[in-house]
Amino acid sequence: MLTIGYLAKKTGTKVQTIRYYEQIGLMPEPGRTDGGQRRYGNAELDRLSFIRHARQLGFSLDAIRELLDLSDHPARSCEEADAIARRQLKQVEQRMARLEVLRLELERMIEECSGGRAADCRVLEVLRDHSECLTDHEGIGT
Amino acid sequence: MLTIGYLAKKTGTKVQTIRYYEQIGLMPEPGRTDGGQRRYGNAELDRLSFIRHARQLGFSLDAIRELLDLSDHPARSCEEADAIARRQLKQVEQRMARLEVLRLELERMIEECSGGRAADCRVLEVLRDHSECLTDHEGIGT
DNA sequence: TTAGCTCCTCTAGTCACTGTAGGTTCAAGG
DNA sequence: CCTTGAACCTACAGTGACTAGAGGAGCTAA
Repeated sequence: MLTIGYLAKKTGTKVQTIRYYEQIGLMPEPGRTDGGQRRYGNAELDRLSFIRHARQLGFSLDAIRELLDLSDHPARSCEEADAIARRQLKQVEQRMARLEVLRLELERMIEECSGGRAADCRVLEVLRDHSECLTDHEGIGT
Repeated sequence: MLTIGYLAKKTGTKVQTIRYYEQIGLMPEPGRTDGGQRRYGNAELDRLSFIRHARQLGFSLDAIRELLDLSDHPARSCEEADAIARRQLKQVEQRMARLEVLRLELERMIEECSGGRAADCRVLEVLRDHSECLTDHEGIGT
């Protein structure tokens, strides 16, 4: 019989977060001691590991709910899980591409910083100057 | 005299978001028409562009507050702005490194998906199997 | 004048937690 | 058996950065 604190330590989760997962129905309501403290089994530890691992991979709690549902009904097709993972991969790639643009612009900003007064600071200038902006909102909604 | 909707369109911001920025003191309280509608000048448009650009670069509203403060007092050193930008760059690089790890794992998951029943699905298996987990919580807190 | 678009305030909701207050239970040592 | 103190409990509020909706008022052009 495992305590909530043990699960927390094993999975790198905060105790409150586990209770939160229970509250939103992602974790089952566990058994309790006479005093009312939660006691878990290994199945719950595995489930929490699954959730945390998926969270680290950037899956939303909703996506995780889907995945857990799939793994609770193993007769269903793998395609759904695959589709969820592919969606996730796409999102990760988009985020990375976006971050790369940001990284380059930040590097440029820092490189050009003259070290003088804020009035001449390239960092502020770049942020102020709309013409150097990578995105263009002029055409939106027209 | 510019309406809030015009600012919104020009900067790719939602109208509510501009009012939110005003509420938290990031945008100034603008003048109003007799009927109580907000009317802005070009200075406010510039300020909002600055905010949005910085947001796109991943700066937090707090960091932007600092940057705006710097640019409002141009006699102060550029070093502070530089430091903020450097902090930001570091964070972006960390996020990218993390995403790269996730991307590889997601690719592996998808590649190994057999297309069969969920019971045999590698996607679910990888998420379930703690031994393949990249992070290790065993040693935490000991 | 009237249509209809934009604007107003206020409140509540989103996501995924995190923190705090104030109290209770449990396990180990004496 | 008693005490200590860590770990547990509930309940609620707060975070960041918006976003959505209700219900109404203002503005502009035909």
